[in-house]
Amino acid sequence: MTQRCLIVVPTLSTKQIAKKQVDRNLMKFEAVTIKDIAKELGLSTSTVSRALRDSYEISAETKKLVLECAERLQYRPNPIALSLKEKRSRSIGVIVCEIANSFFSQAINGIESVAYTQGYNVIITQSHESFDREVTDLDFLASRSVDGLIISVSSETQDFEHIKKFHNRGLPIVLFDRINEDIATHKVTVNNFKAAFEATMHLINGGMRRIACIVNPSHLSITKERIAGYKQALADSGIDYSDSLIKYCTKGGINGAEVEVAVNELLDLNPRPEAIFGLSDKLTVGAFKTLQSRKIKVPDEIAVIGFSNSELTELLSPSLTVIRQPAFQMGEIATQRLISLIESKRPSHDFIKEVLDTELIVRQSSVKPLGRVKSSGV
Amino acid sequence: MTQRCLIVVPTLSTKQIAKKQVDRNLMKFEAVTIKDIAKELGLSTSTVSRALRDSYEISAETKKLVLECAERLQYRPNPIALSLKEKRSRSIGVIVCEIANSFFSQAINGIESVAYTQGYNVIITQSHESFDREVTDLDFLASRSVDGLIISVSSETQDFEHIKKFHNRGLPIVLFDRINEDIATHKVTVNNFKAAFEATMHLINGGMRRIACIVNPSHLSITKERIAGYKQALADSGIDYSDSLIKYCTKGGINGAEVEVAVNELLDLNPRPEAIFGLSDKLTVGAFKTLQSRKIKVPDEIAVIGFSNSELTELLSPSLTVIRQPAFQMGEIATQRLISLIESKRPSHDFIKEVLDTELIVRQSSVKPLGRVKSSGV
DNA sequence: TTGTACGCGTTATCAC
DNA sequence: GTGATAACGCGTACAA
Repeated sequence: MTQRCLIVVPTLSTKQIAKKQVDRNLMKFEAVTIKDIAKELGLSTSTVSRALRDSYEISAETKKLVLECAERLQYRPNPIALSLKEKRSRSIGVIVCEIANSFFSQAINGIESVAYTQGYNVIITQSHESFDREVTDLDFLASRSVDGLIISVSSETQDFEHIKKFHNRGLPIVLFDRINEDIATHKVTVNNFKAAFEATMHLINGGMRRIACIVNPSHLSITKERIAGYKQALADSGIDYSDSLIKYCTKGGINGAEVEVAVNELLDLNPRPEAIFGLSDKLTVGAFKTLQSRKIKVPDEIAVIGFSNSELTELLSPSLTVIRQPAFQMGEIATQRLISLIESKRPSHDFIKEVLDTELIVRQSSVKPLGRVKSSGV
Repeated sequence: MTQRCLIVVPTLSTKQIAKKQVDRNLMKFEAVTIKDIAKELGLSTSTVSRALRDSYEISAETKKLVLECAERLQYRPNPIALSLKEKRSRSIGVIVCEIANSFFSQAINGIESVAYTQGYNVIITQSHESFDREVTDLDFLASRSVDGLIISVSSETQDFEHIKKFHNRGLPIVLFDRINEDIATHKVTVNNFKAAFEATMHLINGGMRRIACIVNPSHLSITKERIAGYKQALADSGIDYSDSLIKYCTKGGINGAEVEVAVNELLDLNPRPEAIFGLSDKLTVGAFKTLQSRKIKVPDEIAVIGFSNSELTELLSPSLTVIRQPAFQMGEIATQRLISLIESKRPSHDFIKEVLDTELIVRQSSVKPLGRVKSSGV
């Protein structure tokens, strides 16, 4: 009986192989499995598996045979099967508003570089500044069994319950850039207060007092911190704060129209502001673009300063004064923290909020021809 | 005996639940499975499975019970298990050289928009213009059971065997931008010949004759086609072609240094070229950057034209004349083709090479102050 | 109408 | 030193 079975096996094997052949003709990609090797060599799958993992209990001879065969058949372990078994996918999910944004594409490069060296796969999704899309992305990534998540929320996100939900269930999450204090986890951000304070002081030192801001929605952490820095600089300089100088962009300037409206409203003010401060990459560039198209002279008629990580700002005319964030490094740190979270055996309870410094790069756009110029820091 | 077993089951169940509790405390993310629902309700997993899929054979009552329980327990199907079973992951892999490049980030947006609406996940990898990295990425994505691949090869890629290997094994692949004629599959590209021809003609019509090119390695499809267009324009205008005016950048200008060297070599030529034509996004911007830092007046001393999809080129000083590619649309088309390939029951044998038109946007950088200006089509 | 058994690819455990 | 078996989560053919 046992012998008969041994005869039956090759028959099945042939069938199997025939099936794969047909599938190949049907253009279906079928990977070589450990089973194929086992059949080819007349071994059991467990032996093959152990040989491949270089287990001590397998004879050198068998190992050699298996390895040779695996090489010949181009065997690649199926990570899907491994994920199912090990309950981990060695992949991390990323949610950002938009990758076509210098800050985020640089951050993703940082994320990827660390993930890559640690053997993790990166799955990137974009919220396009939509809360609903962010929720979908999150559900999608979590259900796809990513081992952890790196998130910078959308401009619409006020409520963090969707993130808390997964975090509470034990999914490792690191927040960066646009963060939330209520979620007990690692966070990576920059000193937004200081960055905005310095930028505003730079303008004030240049003789400007009516400084307008184009900003993201007020509920975002970065908006709050940056506005606070701006206000502090005004207060320290004895300048009254005015709500009318703050223009909010619901969608974070993801479509230029919103920024254009904001800039136009600012230009219609009487008296006009002497400077525009863009509180994020898209907003800065969008504001500059609008001014150029309206042929407003920068910095003569109105100065421009703002957050931006674009490589091209120094080549603009006038060259743009920017606050540059260490985006790549932020991505690196966030990923290191996330992986340590993923790989730690026990739940961690002390979380680090990493606050990095920004760099104020003073160029032409923020310096009035006749104004006193005095660089503040950096 | 059977009865005893029935008693044993709840015991195991309790154990199971206890285990999950512990795991949760250990911060390990454990998803709710169909099994949990089955246990909770005293049903079999298959009944639950069928109820969830709204099978006709399940009573309305049971369905309601199951659905309610699934909702309460926050059940989400495990796509890893599904992938293993269905041998498809509903995800597509993308390989590009760099996402922090306007052309590619726009293309990825196009890819993502189509994939998203069709229920596909997008996994993005970057080759960083390295052939080895591209091979690793490819292996990685293929082994991770992506259902298909969208690829623009690295600047180092001369040999396409690594791609052919998977393609021959039946993995659906669509090539875009930097393509290869030897692989029988769908391709999406632009009319590079025409684009380069028009750009060169534009310069020639502006009175320039010594037109230098900064280009990617000569083995890339886009390089060949663009150089051919350039040469044709020269030939049509009775201008001799000279090798000395063509500067190759092995790494596609991914690091600025390479482009800087190339530009400096061109500037050292005697006589100097009257114009520089950047044959890809990074090269164009890199060349412009180098000229600015060397304080060479553009276009007076040397004109600049080139491929670029950056949003900021119109704001540069001088504003940059560019050839703009329909990147988003290219991504969309590539993805549609790929998904149709993935979902077609039978192997397709007629492949489409989609060739889209580019747009020449004439701005200041390519127009000599005293030159005759004549726009050559859009 | 519901339950049982199997298979997807892999590895750990136990048996020989 | 090697093989058989169970398990991961799910869907489904088959059995009841």
